[in-house]
Amino acid sequence: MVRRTKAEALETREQIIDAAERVFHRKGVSRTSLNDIAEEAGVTRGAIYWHFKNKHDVFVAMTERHRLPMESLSQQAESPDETDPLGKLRELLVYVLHDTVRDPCRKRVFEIIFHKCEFTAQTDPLMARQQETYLDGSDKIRRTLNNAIAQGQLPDTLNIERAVTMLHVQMTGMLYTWLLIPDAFDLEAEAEHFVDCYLGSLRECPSLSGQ
Amino acid sequence: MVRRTKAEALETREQIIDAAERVFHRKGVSRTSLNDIAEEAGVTRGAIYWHFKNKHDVFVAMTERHRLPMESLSQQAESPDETDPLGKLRELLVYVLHDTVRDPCRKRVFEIIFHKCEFTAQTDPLMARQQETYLDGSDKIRRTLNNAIAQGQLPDTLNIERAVTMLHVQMTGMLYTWLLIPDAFDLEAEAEHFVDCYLGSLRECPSLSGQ
DNA sequence: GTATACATACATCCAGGAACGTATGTATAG
DNA sequence: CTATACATACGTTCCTGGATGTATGTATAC
Repeated sequence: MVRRTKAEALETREQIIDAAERVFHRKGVSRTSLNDIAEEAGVTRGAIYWHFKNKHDVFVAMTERHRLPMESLSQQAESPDETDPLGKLRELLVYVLHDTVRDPCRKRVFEIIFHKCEFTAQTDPLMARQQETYLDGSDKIRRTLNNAIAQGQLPDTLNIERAVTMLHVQMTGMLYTWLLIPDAFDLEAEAEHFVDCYLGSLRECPSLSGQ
Repeated sequence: MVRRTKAEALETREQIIDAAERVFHRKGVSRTSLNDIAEEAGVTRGAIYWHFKNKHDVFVAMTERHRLPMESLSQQAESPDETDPLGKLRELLVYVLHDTVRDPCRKRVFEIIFHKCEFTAQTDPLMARQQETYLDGSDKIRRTLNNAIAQGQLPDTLNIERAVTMLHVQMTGMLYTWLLIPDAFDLEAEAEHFVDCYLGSLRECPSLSGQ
């Protein structure tokens, strides 16, 4: 309605992002208009244009809101002081999978990114961040695996690059598949098994050694 | 200008699908208009509306064209007469990965499905076919794995459902990741290693046994 | 402490442009 | 001659971005 205080304005901003999250999830990003978001948020398009440049800007803000908590989370396992890096990694992976089942908000954002938005040359900045996120994640995993080798938890013949890729592939594939077809398998119940299977192959699989 | 015979009309139809494939890949499905497709195909929107109901119909036709060859391909491994079902499965998996790298057409379609289209409640029929494809694939894999057990290539303690899911997850994750970030890893070179790693875990991983 | 000056946080309005679907025209095949 | 295989033309519906309006917060001067 009328001019708010800074705190209230920030709340409005959050409400817009919340609304966007819901509408994106319902209609897909490209089929969502700023009008849809405005209606859902109980404001007008004017408000959205005040806080954001355009729809793409809203989308980026939405992803950003979920990126930071994820980042900080993974910092535990990669500390060189950690005596059980593999255990921490296991914990982290299982947590992310479980949390995706339990936290509807996280689930929604993952669903949007995996199945309800399009990456094209026009969304280049998005692609760039996605790649950035991938590389950052790879670094963290790499450090963690190196720590695990140093602690004698993994064989030093391990092909680290291949192991890093494998982890990305597994996690991505699991979330992608389960979010597309939730009935395909019980993610919450199976999460530990799948993670253990990955960790087991790190120790034993000859295809993950050498070269 | 005007196509006359039935054969020529069918050719026009194919050209429209070809064009759609290219434009979908370039701009993303939702950002492509029928006009874009028409221009790329060298026809007018009228021609598209003659052959297809709307854009969604074009999209479905495009996916359909690539679905059938895939289906027939996988029939070899699941025959109960096959003496080396695991070998055939390995061959098939490696082939699909390699072919995705080599055949730009297949690559394009995969890229569109993974990264350049949105699944929503409105695209319900699409979701339904996607699920159908998943279930069909699961059946085939299940049969193949059972054959492998019968042939003594895999332990009979194998948790087949988990193994089936795992295979989907691995393949999906690999294609998804590589198509999004081709520089992440060398799919062509690594394909065999990854497949062998999966097959190895089927034989040895305790997390894939029992229950 | 209150009047002034300006920034902030929106709402409202307007013009322009796609994109879609349909209706209609037309030339050729059969 | 009739159905097919398109091209063309038209009306309608959204959606976007920006311009404009307006009421309130906030800092400063006195």
